[in-house]
Amino acid sequence: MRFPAKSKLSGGRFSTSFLFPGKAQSFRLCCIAQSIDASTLAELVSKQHWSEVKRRLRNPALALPQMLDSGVDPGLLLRYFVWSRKELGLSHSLDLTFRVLHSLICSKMYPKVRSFLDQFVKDDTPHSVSSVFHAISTCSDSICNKSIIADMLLLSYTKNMKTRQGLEAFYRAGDYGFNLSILSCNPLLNNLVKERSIDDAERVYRELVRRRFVFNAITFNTVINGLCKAGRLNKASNVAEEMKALGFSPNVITYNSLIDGHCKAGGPGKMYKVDAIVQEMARNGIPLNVVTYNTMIHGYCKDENLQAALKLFDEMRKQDMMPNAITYNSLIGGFCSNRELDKALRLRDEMLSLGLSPNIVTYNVLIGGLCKNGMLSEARMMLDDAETEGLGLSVITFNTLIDAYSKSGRMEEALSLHQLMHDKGVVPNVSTYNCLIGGFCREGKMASVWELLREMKEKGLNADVISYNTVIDSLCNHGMSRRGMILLDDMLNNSVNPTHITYNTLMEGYCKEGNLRAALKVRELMEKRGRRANTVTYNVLIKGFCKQSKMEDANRLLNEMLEKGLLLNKATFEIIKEEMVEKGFVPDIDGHLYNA
DNA sequence: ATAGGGTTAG
Repeated sequence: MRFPAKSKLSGGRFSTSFLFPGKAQSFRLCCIAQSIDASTLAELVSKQHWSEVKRRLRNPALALPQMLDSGVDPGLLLRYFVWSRKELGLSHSLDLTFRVLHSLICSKMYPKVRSFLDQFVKDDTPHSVSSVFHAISTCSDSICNKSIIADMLLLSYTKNMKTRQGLEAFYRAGDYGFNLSILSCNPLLNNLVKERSIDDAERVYRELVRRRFVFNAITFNTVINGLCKAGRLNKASNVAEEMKALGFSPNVITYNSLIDGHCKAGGPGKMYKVDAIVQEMARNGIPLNVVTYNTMIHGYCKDENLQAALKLFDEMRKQDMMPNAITYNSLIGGFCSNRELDKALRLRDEMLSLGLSPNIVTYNVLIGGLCKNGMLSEARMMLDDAETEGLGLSVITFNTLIDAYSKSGRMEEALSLHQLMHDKGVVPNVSTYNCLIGGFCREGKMASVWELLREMKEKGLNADVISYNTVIDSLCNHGMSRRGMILLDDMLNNSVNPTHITYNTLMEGYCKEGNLRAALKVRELMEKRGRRANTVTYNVLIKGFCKQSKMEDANRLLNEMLEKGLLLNKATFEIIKEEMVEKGFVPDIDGHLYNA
């Protein structure tokens, strides 16, 4: 018996499970047999006689399992799979899909599987990772082949920036006992680090250690670099030690990451730690390279220790190591923050004489330096210079200038730059808007602020925590803390995480309005949401109480912050001096702290 | 497949 094959609907799919539930499969197999056998079908597919295939197929849904069972060439299987999906609108189950992929793996047709999976993860209606792994687990008996598929899938997720799915795939692979390779795990770690999900990167690394994974140096370096970027220097050094224990020698990249971490960590004596690392490199016979020097030079420049930076610069030259544009950009930035613009400009000329081309970053540094030294028109001219040089202006070029104009209250010029960047095809980002919003906030022109926020939304740019903090600060400074609180709710609705700054700003606003109760409520809220009061929180509250001459309360808060081990900062001591001692109240705190 | 430079909030 045969169903008429007039339409897709009548082709067998219609029917059986509802006539004979539970017997659907066998009923189909014996009664709605294909009018065409698997090998003939394969033959037609190989010749790409698609209209013939279409005409002779009685039950398209059955063709694929039939071909799989008859051991048809995997290449033809795939070809039929893709064709039937596109031309017949069939959506094959995950199980069948992965059985096809498995047959390709068995024939070592790896590139085909790779490109298939690449497409597969780009799918608009993605399958859940768990259902995909279930399909992988049943597509074969060979754990080795299943591992290969899982590994390729993970790489596809990662390459397509589906890091969350990649992460889940990593753990599922572990649950099923599949073995992954550094080819997919290193890029996963790299993505996690780039997305600042350092906790996840660390967990993946720990899991790899637990699974006795076959590492290479890159695995360790990626994790160490991520930890350094997150400022977790102790953990980074621990991983470097583990690396040694597992038989790998840290290389120049490992050390450069650690050096950069220490340079950026700040704190007193950080450069001694850097020095210790350099000495360890020397002991291990690892020469410093240009990145090492650049990192250290940049560290000193940020400290405004130009002397030390120039000493290293000199050392480089003595070793015949050629500085590059990055070296110069750091030094130029250093001179700019030292208000030595003449020297900064001279370095740009030196670059040219060495055959190094100043790039857009060089110009951005110089423009920023000119702006910070109040030379806005010179900075504006330098933007034109950069363009004349044929350098592509970056969004940062514009942001730097827009911010400078905004900070000088020259909003018309700021807006005209905003227009100019649009004309030049440079796309504004959240920072661009934040600079403009900051400018209007400082002028109290809230109507323009709302207008900018609306414009952002229109462009699909989401306000970030800086946008919110800026606006909240302005509202608080204009006696509208209550409206600031409404924005706090708005942040949460838009899944923007408030920071200490957000809460502290609101508290300060309420304190200025004399509403201490509301300020304390904000602190409660902040702690309820897992943010502990910090030094600034206490400074704000102590000052608020002092202003209302509630000295005992202020004193109690001061003691509370000491009990919590919070460090008093410059602002704290100023408050103590100006709001307490000068007004005749001597706080009862430890003498040594008071003397500090 | 891993390292270095430029912009925004208290």
